[in-house]
Amino acid sequence: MLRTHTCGELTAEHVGQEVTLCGWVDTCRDHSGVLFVDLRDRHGRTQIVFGAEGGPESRELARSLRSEFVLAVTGKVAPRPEGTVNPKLRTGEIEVRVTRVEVLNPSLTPPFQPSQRELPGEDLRLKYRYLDLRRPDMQRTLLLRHRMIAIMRDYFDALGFIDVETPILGRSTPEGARDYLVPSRIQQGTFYALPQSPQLYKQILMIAGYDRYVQIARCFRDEDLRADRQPEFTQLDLEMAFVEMDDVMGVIDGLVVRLAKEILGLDVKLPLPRMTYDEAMERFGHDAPDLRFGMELVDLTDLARDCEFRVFRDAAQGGGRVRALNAKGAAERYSRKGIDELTAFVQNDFGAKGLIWFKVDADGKLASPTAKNVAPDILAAIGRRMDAAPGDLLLIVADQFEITCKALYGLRKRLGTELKLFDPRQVHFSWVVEFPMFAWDDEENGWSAMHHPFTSPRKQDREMLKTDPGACRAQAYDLIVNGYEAGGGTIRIHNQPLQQDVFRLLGIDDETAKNRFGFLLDALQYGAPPHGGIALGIDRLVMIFGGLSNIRDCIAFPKTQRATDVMTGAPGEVDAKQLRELGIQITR
RNA sequence: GGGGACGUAGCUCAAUUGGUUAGAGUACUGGACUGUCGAUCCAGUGGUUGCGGGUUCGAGUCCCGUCGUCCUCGCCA
Repeated sequence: MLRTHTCGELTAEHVGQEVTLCGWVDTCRDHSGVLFVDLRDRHGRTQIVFGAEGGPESRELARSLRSEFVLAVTGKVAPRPEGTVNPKLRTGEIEVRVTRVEVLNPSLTPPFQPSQRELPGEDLRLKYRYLDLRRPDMQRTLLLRHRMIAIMRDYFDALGFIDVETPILGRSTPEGARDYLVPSRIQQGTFYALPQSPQLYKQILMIAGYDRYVQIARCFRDEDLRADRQPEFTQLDLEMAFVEMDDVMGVIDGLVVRLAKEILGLDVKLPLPRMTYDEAMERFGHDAPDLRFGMELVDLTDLARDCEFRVFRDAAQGGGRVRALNAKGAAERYSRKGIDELTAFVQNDFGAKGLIWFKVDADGKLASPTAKNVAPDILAAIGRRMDAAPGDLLLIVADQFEITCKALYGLRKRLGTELKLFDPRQVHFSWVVEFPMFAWDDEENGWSAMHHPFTSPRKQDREMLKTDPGACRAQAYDLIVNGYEAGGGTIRIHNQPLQQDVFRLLGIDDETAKNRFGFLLDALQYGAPPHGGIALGIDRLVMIFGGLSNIRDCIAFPKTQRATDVMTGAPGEVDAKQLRELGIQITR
């Protein structure tokens, strides 16, 4: 080792020892006769002093030191003189009086300094990611990520789970997200697909008898990016045989309790709150509601049905819904212009026809330009149902059910943030269960799987597969944290005829099924045990636990929104020779 | 694919809404200083205002296109 200690560990008890530290020059403070350098590594910072001890040569050398030079310094640990202790530094009680210094490597002047206050633009941070990763914030996050993964590995090992690796080069499957494809050289014209998840492999492992599987698995989905979505991401993937929903959820409950305790010092009470998909859509308009605050949706459809106000009546009588939320005490906060912005928001982002609003005046009456169109008794009834109090702002959307969900979910999320309705440090866990098996796809004019095609319906819903697929509920469960879907799982289908029925319902004919999933259909006939599992999004969990609003900040080398890596330049062009070997011609 | 924000010195930002020579902090360079720790003080270097076109007597500012970063809708079994 080139060093005896790290830059974060020397304290008063080391005084008198001769030590050697290695690290980067964080800052220099030159006082002519004495020169201070803060030496930084990922463990901390230590003040090193170039004074009389090192002689004039080392002081001369010290004068030439610049930001981010890499040094090895040797000297005695000394207590800092009276009054110069730095309480902000873990090593602030001591300093190292340098007797020997070696520049292990100089540095160009960095485009930004890891210790600088203002965060540089993200493109620059990503281009010089090695400098960005030197920042203590990034180091804290990556350490957090490491600790969370270490806890997961330990937890599942103790429960008897076996870590099995599954292929990255797989085959493309229909449905789901767009695949990342890898061309085959040996069989030109054919392609591997990078896994969207190890779903089928882990089911095969259950059939193979490895009744508790776990993997930290990299997954790939070629879809557009978001603040909480990367094209390649990491899942904690697990599967269990001979289980029911509660068994899988119970395992995750235990993990959540442990992570919350060990990482955040929080005592999470079990059982976690649990609601059905239908309930979540009714109360919050979304299947991953943020339960850190209330402001639940209120249904006004029955009141609107016979209302003379056409916007209400048309929606209610036309099969749509009239739903609302009450932003308590927010009437002052949103001016006419502010409400116009909210209106434009629900129109542009969610396709709502409009936004109806009332401010509750001092008498408790609903006031707005719309009020004259609605009979006073209905206004009063709306006010009662919405628990309206003076100063409240009532926001109402009259539209198709799906639109009211999206628009009011969007409003609730936005207002929750703008009105600071929750403590951003809070972490709230819950389950949403019993998702529909299928969603009607207008484009495809058919049913599509809400979760994935291997999801088992509830036992009591099996008959409805043929009669009313839309009413079928799945043995599915999503872990929700602060309004993010942190994970999702299901009990899988383990018998072949049922699997085939579901494929048919999804419009996957027998031949296609055999072609794409033949191995699974075969395997199901060789003694497949009942099984189920779940996958948690590790990046998202780290993001939430780290109090970050952006998934890139908890990934060492993330992609930009256009799915590029600005440091390496990926994706990049390849040689003509490589393309020839693959039998690929660029037509663009 | 749609909507929006941003792009000015190495970095973070400003520029009185179209008006003289584009500024500040920081970084950088040189100097001063024996106890600093966001060191301080003095001096200095540093600009294709992302790129291309247009309008105008005049464009960082307005218009069109384009590139890039971010947010978002669609998309994400």
